[in-house]
Amino acid sequence: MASHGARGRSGGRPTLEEVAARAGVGRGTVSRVINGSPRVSDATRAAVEAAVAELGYVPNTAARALAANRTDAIALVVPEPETRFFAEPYFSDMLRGVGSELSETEMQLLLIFAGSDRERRRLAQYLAAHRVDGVLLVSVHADDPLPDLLAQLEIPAVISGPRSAGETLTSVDSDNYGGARSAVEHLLSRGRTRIAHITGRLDVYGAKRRVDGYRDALRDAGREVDELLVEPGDFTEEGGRRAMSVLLDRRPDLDAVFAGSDVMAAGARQVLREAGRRIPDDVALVGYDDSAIARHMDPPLTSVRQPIEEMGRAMIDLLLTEIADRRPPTSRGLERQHAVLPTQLVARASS
Amino acid sequence: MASHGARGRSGGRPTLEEVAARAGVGRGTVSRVINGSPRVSDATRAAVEAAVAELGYVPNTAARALAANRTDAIALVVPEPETRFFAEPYFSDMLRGVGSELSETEMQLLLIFAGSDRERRRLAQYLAAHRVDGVLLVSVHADDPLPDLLAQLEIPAVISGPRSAGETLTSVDSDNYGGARSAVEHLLSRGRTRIAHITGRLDVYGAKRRVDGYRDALRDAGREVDELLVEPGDFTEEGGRRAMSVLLDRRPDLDAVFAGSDVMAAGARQVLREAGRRIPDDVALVGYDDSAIARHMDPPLTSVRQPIEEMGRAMIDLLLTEIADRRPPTSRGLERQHAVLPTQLVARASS
DNA sequence: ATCACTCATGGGAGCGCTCCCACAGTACCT
DNA sequence: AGGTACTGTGGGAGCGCTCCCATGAGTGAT
Repeated sequence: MASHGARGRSGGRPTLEEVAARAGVGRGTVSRVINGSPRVSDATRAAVEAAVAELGYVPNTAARALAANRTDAIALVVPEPETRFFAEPYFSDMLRGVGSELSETEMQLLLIFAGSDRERRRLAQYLAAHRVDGVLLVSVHADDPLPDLLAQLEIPAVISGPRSAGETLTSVDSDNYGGARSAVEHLLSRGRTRIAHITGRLDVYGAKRRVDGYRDALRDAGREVDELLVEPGDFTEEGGRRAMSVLLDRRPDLDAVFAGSDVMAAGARQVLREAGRRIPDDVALVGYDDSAIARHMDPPLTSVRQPIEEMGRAMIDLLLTEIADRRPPTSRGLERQHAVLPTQLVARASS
Repeated sequence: MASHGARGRSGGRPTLEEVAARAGVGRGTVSRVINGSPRVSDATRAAVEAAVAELGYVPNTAARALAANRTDAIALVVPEPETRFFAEPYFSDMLRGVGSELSETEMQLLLIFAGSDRERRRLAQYLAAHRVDGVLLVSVHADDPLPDLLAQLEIPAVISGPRSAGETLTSVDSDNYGGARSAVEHLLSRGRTRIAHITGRLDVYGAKRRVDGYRDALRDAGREVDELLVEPGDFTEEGGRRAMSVLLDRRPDLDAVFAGSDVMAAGARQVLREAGRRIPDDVALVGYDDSAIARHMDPPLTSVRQPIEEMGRAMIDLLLTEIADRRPPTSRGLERQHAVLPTQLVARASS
């Protein structure tokens, strides 16, 4: 690929020292050139760069890591079994955003699954050994000890989807509140008046925010919130079915359903069909996530899209800043950042 | 998680030296204990282990890598864009096998995509820097320069699906020849006599082997191979459709089709339907890969399953051996290994 | 010409390990 | 008793970098 020149003349790979000798300069100067320091004259820089090219010099990462006490690597930690990782487009979108943003840098991305207890112990060791400069945490459950471990080890970290309003780690999230509002406002604008909500698992902060958005949108439109129209689900299809049955029982006259996820909307749709309700004629349906399910549903499902790829990019940005500062902001008396990215309603035939 | 004891007493993480002092032994002895050398007395080992636990000592990977000239990491290189990686179950199965086998060891797995030119250049740098002890190469095209780069850099590597009969890298493959044979023998045993074959891309070695298996199975059953019944496809659905049309044109009396992949079988099925042939009554259909498509096809497709997860495990085994030997076998006058794992015919309603 | 400062540069020290040689101690043979 | 062979152990050397201090050359003000 590159021209290698005198590679391996003296056995192994060329070292900084050899490059220095070849360029007729000192070790420090070569190091400065390699690391892009401005304190090098143009002539010297050119000479060093020539020597680097001739020898096919590539820095030894281990030596650099040892001397500089950094690894130039960050981990994307997925506290889920691998199967979910592959099953849900969320992760591949996230990975794409992270990867694209990271390709601008010299940083290496490690993908680490921590679904099983065993994998978690491994991860703990890994972090204790400081084998990465920072950590990206996606899909974290409310009671997960990982964020606290990270904080304790003072490892820079960014979490996607804060665990609560008082999240201690730097976080990136989409606007769950605003997304839910836009869904409800959309239904109101379509003339629906009895709008039900199937919530996500309420121990997930984002799901709670969606409920808040649902409530406030109704209130701001001058409607009272009918608690009989709110039923908790658990993000699964079965949960969506169950909740829909309950809702139909309690309020047979409902004319719209806002589900906290597309998967739950799919479950709700089945129950509505079985009950003889037409979508959207009798009951309008709106989901959340704008996943593949939404596009392929019959009828296609109106849904709220989260900018997942962009969230990945934002996470990297925040993390790199934190790493550059060499430590978490809180240990320097600074505020943690909490980025919130806008969502977008994608209207389709179901509403 | 673990008990940390005196972590950070003197600022940073404890070093080997500190553990040695605490245990009242020399640096070398601690190193031996850490690395599981047998040349340590039981009493000394116990003392060192106690000191390690008390101090919460975790070895510094960078220092170890520098001193020992190894990284304890291997890369799984996917020469495809990420999208394909997530789309095809092949990769997740492979990753599962690799991961499970690797979790027995201290090795770290890196997932590296090399779909774009840019990513490839990065990878070349990465390999030149010897940042991994070995490489797993999956899904390599015939003209890919990567295997040669690996050989030239003398980096231990194992490839899944050899590029040819004379593959220079250690390889793991499934028994394409035997798999094809079993498919054809199955059709023969069902009384089919005019069995067509839609091949895969013939610049893919595995596809060629399947053609060989098809031919030999017919010959060994005492039939002559009718070349008009063999038509090349390209692994795509469209290619399957095209090949099927050609075959139906040439041999309207065919009574079975063995497709070189499930996706091509799906294409063939469409054309057969349009031509008014019933499956399996008029024409029996067999695919290859036993992918999700096969199970969900109407009728469910008989297909040849490859033990992908097991292949992943086998790749790791071979790679670890090669790494332990510190260099590729060929540079030591030894033969490359080529493991071939058995396939299995999964009979369903289509045949 | 002198001083004060800046800038490019060389190279020592040190990061935390592994490798290996030297050495003492013990055991078993002549 | 002397030799030989091991076994467990300590610690020097060195892996290839970065960091930082010292140095000398260059610049401009006095």
